Amino acid sequence: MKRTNYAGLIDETYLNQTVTLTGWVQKRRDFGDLIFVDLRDREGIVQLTFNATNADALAVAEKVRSEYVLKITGHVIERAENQINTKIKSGTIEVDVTEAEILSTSKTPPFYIEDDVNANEELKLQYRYLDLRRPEMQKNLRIRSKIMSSAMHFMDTHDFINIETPVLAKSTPEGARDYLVPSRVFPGSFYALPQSPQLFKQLLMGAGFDRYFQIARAFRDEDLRGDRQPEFTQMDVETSFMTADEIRELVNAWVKAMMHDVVDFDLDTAEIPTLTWQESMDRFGTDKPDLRIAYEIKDLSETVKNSEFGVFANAIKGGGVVKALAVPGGADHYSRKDIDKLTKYIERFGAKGLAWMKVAPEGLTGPIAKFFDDEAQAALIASADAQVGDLLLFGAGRADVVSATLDYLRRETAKALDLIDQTNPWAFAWIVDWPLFEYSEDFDRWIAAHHPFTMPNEEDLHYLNDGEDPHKAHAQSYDLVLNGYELGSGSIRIHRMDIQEKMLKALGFTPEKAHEAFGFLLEGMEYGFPPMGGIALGLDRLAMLLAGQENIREVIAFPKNSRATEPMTEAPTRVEGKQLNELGLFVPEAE
RNA sequence: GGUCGCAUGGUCUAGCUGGUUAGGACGCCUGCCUGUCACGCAGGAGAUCGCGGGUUCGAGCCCCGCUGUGACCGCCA
Repeated sequence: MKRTNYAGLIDETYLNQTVTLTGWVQKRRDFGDLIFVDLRDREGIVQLTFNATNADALAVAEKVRSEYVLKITGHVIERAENQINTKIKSGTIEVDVTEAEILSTSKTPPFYIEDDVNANEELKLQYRYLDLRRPEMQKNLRIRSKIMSSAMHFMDTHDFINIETPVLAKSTPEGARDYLVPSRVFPGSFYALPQSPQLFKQLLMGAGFDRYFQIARAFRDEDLRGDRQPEFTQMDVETSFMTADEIRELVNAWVKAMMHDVVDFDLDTAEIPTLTWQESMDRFGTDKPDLRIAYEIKDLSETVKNSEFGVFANAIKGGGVVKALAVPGGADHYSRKDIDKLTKYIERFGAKGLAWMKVAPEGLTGPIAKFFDDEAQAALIASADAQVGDLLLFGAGRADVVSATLDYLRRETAKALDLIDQTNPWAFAWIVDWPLFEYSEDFDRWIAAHHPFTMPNEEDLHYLNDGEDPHKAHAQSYDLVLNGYELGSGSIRIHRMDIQEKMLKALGFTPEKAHEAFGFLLEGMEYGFPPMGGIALGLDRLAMLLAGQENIREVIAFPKNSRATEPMTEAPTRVEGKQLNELGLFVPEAE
């Protein structure tokens, strides 16, 4: 069975030709002895006409329904003058069918196969193969494919070697929870699915490959978000003998090529700002700022430290900060009720409340304005860089809680007031000079901010020496951010055994424990590892952004829902006792 | 581990203070329709109101529990 063409590609150039087409019935319009059928394939839609001249074909057309699969043969004819439809691509022609055959019948689909379908997300995931028929889903996955092609081409033409690393790997501490795979031949032992090919790429540099990449799958057992899946795809890159700046230039070059290849956008990478981690946290409250939003967080701690408003004064006395966000035009947009909703929402960041005021021509209004005399009000307005008409939102307390709260409020208010700059659709940024460590309250100890193999800044190396405070060190690390999402994270890695041992010690590893977990890497470093660095770029998230989607599931063929279950296959499921026995595993009966 | 929201024919929904044969749109079925491309006209079928318990003379609506689900915090090499 052959088709001569894709249905959606039939246009004027095929006039007076006989074509054979296959595809799905999008729509059927029955006029008695005249029937129209819109035939759809991955390239688009063409209109078929059936009439009494071909009685057998017409009889087939009488039977078809939505999503039936058809094969037809017919002549491409011109539409009559008054029949031309300029709204569709093939509006000047139609196919007059002479032969028709139903290849598959179909039940009525649970939702209509079209764009902007208003069906429940779970239903769409359950019938994902139908959801994927929708033109926008086809477009999304084609964008994803283009990104990967662009990456492959760029890397190939820049002397990178595509090397696969193991998927059945060793579990190592730090990082997210592993997905474990039990070994059948070594009962009681487990592989871990890799969270990243981190150690392997360092070993490949040790092997002398100099330029490695792969489009790798990674697996992390963590609760999902709108931009996160338990299995995901990243472009994993490692280089030898390159500085952090050189690696970032390389990534800029790929980003420029990719934006051209995929969305036909001429990106000027010289315009991509570089922010230090500290600057990003100070100005935006986050290490992944959305730079399409103009207004920023202002530190008012100095301005209000002697304030009569106890919440502010006490916050500072307790070692915290007071910061504010001036939302342009927010005074009119937000009612007391709206602000109460925001107040309720930010509880989840640890905020105890939301102090706010509006900027009126005569001064500040709102529940806490009475604590500030005219002079104090003027100082507030100046410090917050506020204008008449703005809504002032304050954070007071621990710096991390204030940052998280105001970051959220900045994004949320920008979205609500349509203050995201649409003329700057692709707001890239580099975030550099990260702290080497961050404190984990869960573990009650310092952990690596990126990963345990990150090289400190040259001038901070001394902090790893005995008697110094390692937690003051900053790292040769860099994140690439786009529109408020982290696209990628990279760093210069430690290539020397002595520095690595100090780093692990600072993380609380004993030499024994360090060798147990990372012995193969540490031993490798004793055999002349080169200076090295790289980055891993999340391609799912990139595809989500370039496709204009707000959830990462829209660019993955068969994603998991927010509880990491897959409604179509219902994975994960129980397995048979025999399978468990072979692995030396026992699972008690539930309840 | 935690917070907030949601659950009504196949799909999307209406159903404000408890009292309706649970309404509408789309879809589906039947008949008619030679120019539609969101076709049209006439007629028809279709809902355990997620599940269990409670309050009440009476529950889609109120209360409790469970289940499913969305977003998020914690978590994220």
